[in-house]
Amino acid sequence: MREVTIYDIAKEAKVSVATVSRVINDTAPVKGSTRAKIEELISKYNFQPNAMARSLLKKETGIIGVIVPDLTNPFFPEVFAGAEEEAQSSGHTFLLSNSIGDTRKESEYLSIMREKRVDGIMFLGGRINLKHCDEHLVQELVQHASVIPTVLVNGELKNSGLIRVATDESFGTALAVRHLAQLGHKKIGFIGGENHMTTTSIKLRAFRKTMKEEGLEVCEDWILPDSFSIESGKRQMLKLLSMKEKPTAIFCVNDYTAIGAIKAATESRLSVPDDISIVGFDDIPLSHHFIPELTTVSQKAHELGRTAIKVLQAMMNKEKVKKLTTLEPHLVVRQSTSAPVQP
Amino acid sequence: MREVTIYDIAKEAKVSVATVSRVINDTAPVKGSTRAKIEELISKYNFQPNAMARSLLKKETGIIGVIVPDLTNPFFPEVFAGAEEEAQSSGHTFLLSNSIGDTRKESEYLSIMREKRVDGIMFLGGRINLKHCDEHLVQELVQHASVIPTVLVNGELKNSGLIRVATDESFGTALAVRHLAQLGHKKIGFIGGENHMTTTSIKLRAFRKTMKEEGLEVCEDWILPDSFSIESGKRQMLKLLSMKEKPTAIFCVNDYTAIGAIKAATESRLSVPDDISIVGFDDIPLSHHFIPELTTVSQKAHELGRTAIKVLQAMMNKEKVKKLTTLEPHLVVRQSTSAPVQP
DNA sequence: CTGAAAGCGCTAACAT
DNA sequence: ATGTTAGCGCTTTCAG
Repeated sequence: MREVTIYDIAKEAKVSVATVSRVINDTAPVKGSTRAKIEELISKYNFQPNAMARSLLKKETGIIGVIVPDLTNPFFPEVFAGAEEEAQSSGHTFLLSNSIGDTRKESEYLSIMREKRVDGIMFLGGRINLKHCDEHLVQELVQHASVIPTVLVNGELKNSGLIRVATDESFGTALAVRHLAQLGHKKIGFIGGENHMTTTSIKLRAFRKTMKEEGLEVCEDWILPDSFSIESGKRQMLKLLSMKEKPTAIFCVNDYTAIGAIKAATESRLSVPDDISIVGFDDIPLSHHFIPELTTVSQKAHELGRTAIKVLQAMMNKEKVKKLTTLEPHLVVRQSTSAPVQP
Repeated sequence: MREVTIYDIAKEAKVSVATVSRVINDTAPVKGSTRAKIEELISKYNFQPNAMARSLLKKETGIIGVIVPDLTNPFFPEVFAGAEEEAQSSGHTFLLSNSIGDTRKESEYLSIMREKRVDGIMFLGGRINLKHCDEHLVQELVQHASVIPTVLVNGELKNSGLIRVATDESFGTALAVRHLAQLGHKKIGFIGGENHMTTTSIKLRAFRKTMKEEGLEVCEDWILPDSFSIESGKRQMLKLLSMKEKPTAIFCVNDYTAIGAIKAATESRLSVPDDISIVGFDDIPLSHHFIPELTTVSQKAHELGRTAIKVLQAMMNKEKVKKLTTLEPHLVVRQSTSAPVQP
């Protein structure tokens, strides 16, 4: 059956649609008695104004589009939750899509969001984490962003001028490596991360830099990028353990690879941290429930989400915003790191 | 700047808007040359038709509303991913909201989705898991569902007649308990779950029933509901371990409580499964990465999501669907269960 | 094959 | 305080 419209209720209340609109939006004074009658009818028919019609006119949908690479990675739901919390203030709701890091899907979702006239876009993962991003992918996003306020979270599009909110990953990496060095570790490895992604290169660069600052030598055999999964952490740790000269501590690009590394070590009858120290990155909820609890760099995912939405709200209000808002991560020391056995 | 409309491009192409509409939707033959010109203009201006305007007319938005209690619980992203996969076939996108199990938020989101005229609603958690759900909450959902195709996932609204898709939790529980019994366990405990939720009572009932079938006695002291968090699993396990008579195996209502229980046991210097066997429920991705890997009942979250959307699509096409579609879980035996030490 | 015109449901001047 | 009316951007008869 047809949904009831503002006309239906105007007719039954014997007033014009304008009056009904007025009581719905409380946009002008209406006589008590008419207002009462209208309100009664509204609840009688359970009338809900059609947001499409309204949006068509107002050019606002109350929807923010979110593109994430993989909601199954606990970091993203956390960011999303933060975003949702912050968006309450402006009454925005979310159109969410998993891109699985596939740039074609990203393009598709971008296009859908554009058609649906979302008020803003929060973009995570995929092309904005690529070390070498195809020019037309950059242009596509720039083009959309010129029409729809867009914020990039934890990523970048080389000289695109797009607004970003990001964790300072260099700083976080330095924190972790310094922690290991201060515990007395001299032989430190690096596990995980795909080579063509910026997160990996940023962390690797910071790793080398901090090692140098701490007066430590980097052993190239122990630099083992792969991917971001638990499996890859496991795989690389196994490789490391099969070498004759092994590190006493390992920096992993994220908590998943760290957990994989711990699994591999444990299954090889080594104890973490007694035999080898491991530090992760992200601080996903699980990291402090794992056995042993993971020492890691907290990304403040929740705050990242909140901040991104704050920036987006400012943009939607046409306020001026900084090109880059940085969030400083901090180190969370738990059980997976300790001083090395042999000095 | 104003978005370009179908009028703009009609004007420049020197044709009517109708013709432009025709080439966009390929809804009637258009002469090759005019079509070419129009298409050129479309890409020149990067024109994207306004979905609002279109929806207003077609009474379809291409959006499915999803209400989940907590995306931070890895079970839900998995369901969502399945849903997303299935929705590709019908080209639907998702408006997603976390209700945090708060019925007021649910109502709010329901209302927003109704205003936005989503094509369908997938509802998880919250009120549909309550043992005693307030009548007006039931009515509210029934009311919405009478206008918008709605499917309840893993929940129920007592004699509301609403369409549901659900895991057979009784069956799953039986699977787990039987597994424990077959390993030789006679003293089995039950941890987790909030008392006022149906998941808990369904599982508890199945637990008792299966115990009886296996000829085992239920010790009431070992029935320890609480909540669904890792913390609560830990808490109840600690309580259990402080008793003078302890069970040799434990059924946990979900993987999180199982992980909490393992943590508590491990920290109390007990070994899982050597000293105590633990079985979970859900099979979240993490359960097979935990140490020890968790024996659990797989909910097939991904398939649950896919199935729910399939059902929803059928409803949106006004096909007849079954009131209840059941998914059979299966047992995944991993490392956290083994035969008890003392016979 | 193409154009004119009537809405879809609502808001916002502009009148009264 | 309330009614009239002109759109918002698009699709879809109905006529050519």
